Amino acid sequence: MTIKDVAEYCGVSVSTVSRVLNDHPDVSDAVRTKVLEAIELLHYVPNNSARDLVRPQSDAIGVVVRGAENPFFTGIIRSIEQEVDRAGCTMVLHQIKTGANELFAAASLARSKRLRGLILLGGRFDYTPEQIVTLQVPFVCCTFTNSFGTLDQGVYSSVSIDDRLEAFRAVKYLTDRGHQKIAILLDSTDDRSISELRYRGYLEALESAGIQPDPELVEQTSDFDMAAAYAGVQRLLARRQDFTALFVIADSMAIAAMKALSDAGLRVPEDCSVIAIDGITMSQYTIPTLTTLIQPTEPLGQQAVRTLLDELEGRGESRHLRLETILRPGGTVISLS
Amino acid sequence: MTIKDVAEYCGVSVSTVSRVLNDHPDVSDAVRTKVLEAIELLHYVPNNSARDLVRPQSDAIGVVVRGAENPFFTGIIRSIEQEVDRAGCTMVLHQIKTGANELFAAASLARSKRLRGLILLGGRFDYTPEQIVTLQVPFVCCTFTNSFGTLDQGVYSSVSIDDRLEAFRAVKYLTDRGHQKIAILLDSTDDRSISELRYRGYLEALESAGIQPDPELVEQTSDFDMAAAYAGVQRLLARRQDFTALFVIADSMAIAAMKALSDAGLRVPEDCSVIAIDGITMSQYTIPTLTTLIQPTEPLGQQAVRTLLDELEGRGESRHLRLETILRPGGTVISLS
DNA sequence: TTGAAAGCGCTAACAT
DNA sequence: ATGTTAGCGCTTTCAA
Repeated sequence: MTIKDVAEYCGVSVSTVSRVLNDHPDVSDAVRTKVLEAIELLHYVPNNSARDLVRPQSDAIGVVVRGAENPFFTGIIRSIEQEVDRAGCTMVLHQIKTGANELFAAASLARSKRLRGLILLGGRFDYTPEQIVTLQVPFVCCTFTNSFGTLDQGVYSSVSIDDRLEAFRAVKYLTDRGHQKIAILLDSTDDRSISELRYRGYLEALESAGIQPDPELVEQTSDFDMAAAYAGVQRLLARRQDFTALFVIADSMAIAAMKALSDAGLRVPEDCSVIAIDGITMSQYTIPTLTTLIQPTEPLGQQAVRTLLDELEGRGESRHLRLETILRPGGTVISLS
Repeated sequence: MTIKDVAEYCGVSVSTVSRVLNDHPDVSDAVRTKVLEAIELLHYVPNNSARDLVRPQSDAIGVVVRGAENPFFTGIIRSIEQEVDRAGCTMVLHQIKTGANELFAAASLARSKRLRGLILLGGRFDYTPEQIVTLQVPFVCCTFTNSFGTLDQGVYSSVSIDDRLEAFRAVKYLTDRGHQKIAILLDSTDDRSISELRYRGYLEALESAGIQPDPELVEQTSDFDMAAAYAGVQRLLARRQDFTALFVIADSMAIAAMKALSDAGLRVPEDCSVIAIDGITMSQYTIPTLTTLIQPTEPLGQQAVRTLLDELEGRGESRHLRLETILRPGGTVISLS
């Protein structure tokens, strides 16, 4: 079933069918109706490969997600998809493992699918100009930015929260409530990624509260998943029990951490307060509700798409948006004073 | 950067480059090496649209997911992707809303991407032969089967658990422990979908235990999400407080249900036992750990892909596989005796 | 072992 | 307003 079949069925030429398909004006109403009916009747669906092949550029926006097992991303992806659809474009999703090289994946995707632009979700922060040139299409980093790389601000866009600052706020929320011995659970302190930034915010908050950081209260997990987070807290507890609060860099990890605390006989928040960053749906249903800084999922995805489209259509330069989180005071933090 | 550029750069014809690209035998080692180097050097990536256009059929397997917000699916999708990759094929993922028509979406996808076959995840159970013909490629239903439709078993395959039976097991687990007043939280009792099947299993378990079903203990949510589940339990509690156990048809809904119980001052399991079906990662980290029947995520996805590939390559007829869940005794069910 | 050329389904210039 | 046609990048006969 091709455009040719539809054309023959209607007794018109393929170009006429093509015009109808692409909403071109120069078609008489009678013919348009007839073609539309035939399309319906014959269950004709255009072959996208053929369209993409011939069009100067496709309508495809690529989204490369690193670590899609993180439930935090699913909301953003949905909001990206919505916004992409609204713009009449197609979203091409590509999920890669946390360890994989998203730039390579993105470059392959961009070329093989002739993407107009790219949105990178949950990537690293240390791109170099040499790596970037392989991409060849405009891209925007969503939920992260190039804090550690040597990239010129002008060559790309980003939409994210200020991870360092928000981590600072989270930990300050604890110190403001009298906590002094504050442990942190993170992925890695030197992965040039979100984990490292949030770790810095943690250190700065301690410093600004006049608290000496204690390396023994820093626990790094082997992986970004719940099992690793659970094990991490177990190691932490085996070493030290004297902290009154725990800052976890992500909600999903925090939920596993609370379980580990509970299994060790510690009550949250009476024995240990917990605060995190992200605001995934699930964190609202823990008992007690997790105190967390909620990332503006919807706007994050929406702005990422708009920024990209603006750039694509020459409506604007590259931008770097920093959105703010909203604190949800749950029941996992108590005041010591 | 096209195949032509590579050919010119190497001083060979495009067909030779194409042969190298597709691992055809008839290429001298010298030429093969030269071409491979050029590809590397020029950062050449084949244009998939062009490939798909010309190949008799693509290597793409479509996966249509209805209700991707359900965390239970993410594991299956991952396992499907793995298995598809292993077979040297490409997975094309398409997510649609719970309310959407997955058959229509699947048909469009199949044609526009020239799919070899389809895997449907989380669909309905009442397809008719007329709807099926629009699909035109082999398909397998994963996590569900056509219990309510008029489809001939031979025209499609399915890989799922026996929802009715597993629900029966879950509720029997409660009656075996002395529970008589057992409430159920589900999506809908007549949506011709998983919810309805599990509801039947619930009724049968009650009957086999000699318990009279009580319509007031049946609570239907307005939507398949956590907020709706929470609200559902609130309505249930406003009506009745005398049930000693609650069967929830999905883990994610059960987690929200437990929160609602807790917020109403009821303790799980002392005041109300809870059991569910699914076995999502998160349910392991609730406090206490959710007692649930774990679906074999990995095999479910794997078998779905293998079944499809076997059919595609003529290695087998359509099959209908029923896998079994594994009970994880958590801490949310107590014995009344 | 290699090259020339046809054609996949579609769009868009150009012609009518 | 409609038809004719070139060509997008690639694979695959067929010929050499």
